[in-house]
Amino acid sequence: MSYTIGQVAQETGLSVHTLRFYEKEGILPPVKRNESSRRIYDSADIEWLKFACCLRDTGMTIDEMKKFAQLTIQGQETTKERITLLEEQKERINSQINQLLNRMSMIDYKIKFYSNNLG
Amino acid sequence: MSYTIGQVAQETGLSVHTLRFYEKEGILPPVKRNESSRRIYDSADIEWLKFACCLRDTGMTIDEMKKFAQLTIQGQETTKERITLLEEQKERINSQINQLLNRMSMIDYKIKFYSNNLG
DNA sequence: CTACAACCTAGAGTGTACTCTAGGTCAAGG
DNA sequence: CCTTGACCTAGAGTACACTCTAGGTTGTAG
Repeated sequence: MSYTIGQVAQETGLSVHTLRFYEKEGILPPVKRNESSRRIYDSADIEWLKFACCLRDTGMTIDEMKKFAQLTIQGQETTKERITLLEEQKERINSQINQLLNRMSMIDYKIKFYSNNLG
Repeated sequence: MSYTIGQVAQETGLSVHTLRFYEKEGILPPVKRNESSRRIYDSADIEWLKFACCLRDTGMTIDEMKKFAQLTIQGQETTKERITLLEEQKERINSQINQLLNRMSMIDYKIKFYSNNLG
């Protein structure tokens, strides 16, 4: 199956603008075009975009996503390097979760303090 | 005890610029000054700043922090409202953690896929 | 055939949260 | 005295990640 940019926007939750922006930035391997230069996305593109969102949402910058995309384009010889990057990303996620849990207990403490003040 | 802006920067990890910025924005109740207009922070200011960082790091915007600060300045009559805001913030943290866990398993899945490709 | 929506490009503009600059004051050490 | 470093203000500049605009093309429905 193939999709227009509008359909991909629907499917991924990214705006049409952002899809073009991501392609220009090299976050997405160049998308195929039809005779009149319109983008034609396939399922692999959509999967890749969803995964890119996953990286972005866990704190990866556009530059890092770009690097990851370039490695993907280079093929199997970079698989190990990509695994390493993903392991690093997992570590970042773990830190984020731990930080959030710490912050959560600070907020709990504050709520308790306020509640005492109240009673 | 009282502290200069430089000491507070050290203690909170915020830059001197950011401390002045936060005050200008109303995130911090106005700080006392000495005869020559220099800021003098006390322990309560530092505690408040640390808590503000906690809110910021869990996704609260400057505008929301400002609102929270304004309520604090208004005194005990706003305690309930502040508790509500903090409960909402806890909910946000919970969503963030859940999202991170989901993203984590997507990344695990990708790593597994890459590893199969490798062997 | 024409209106309309969806698409195209290059490049400008926006929002958020800082971060820095210029030009000046102040207090302590040599 | 004079230099040095920490401080002051107002306001300009930056980084990031979009987001939008202007001006134009394409293709389908009425």
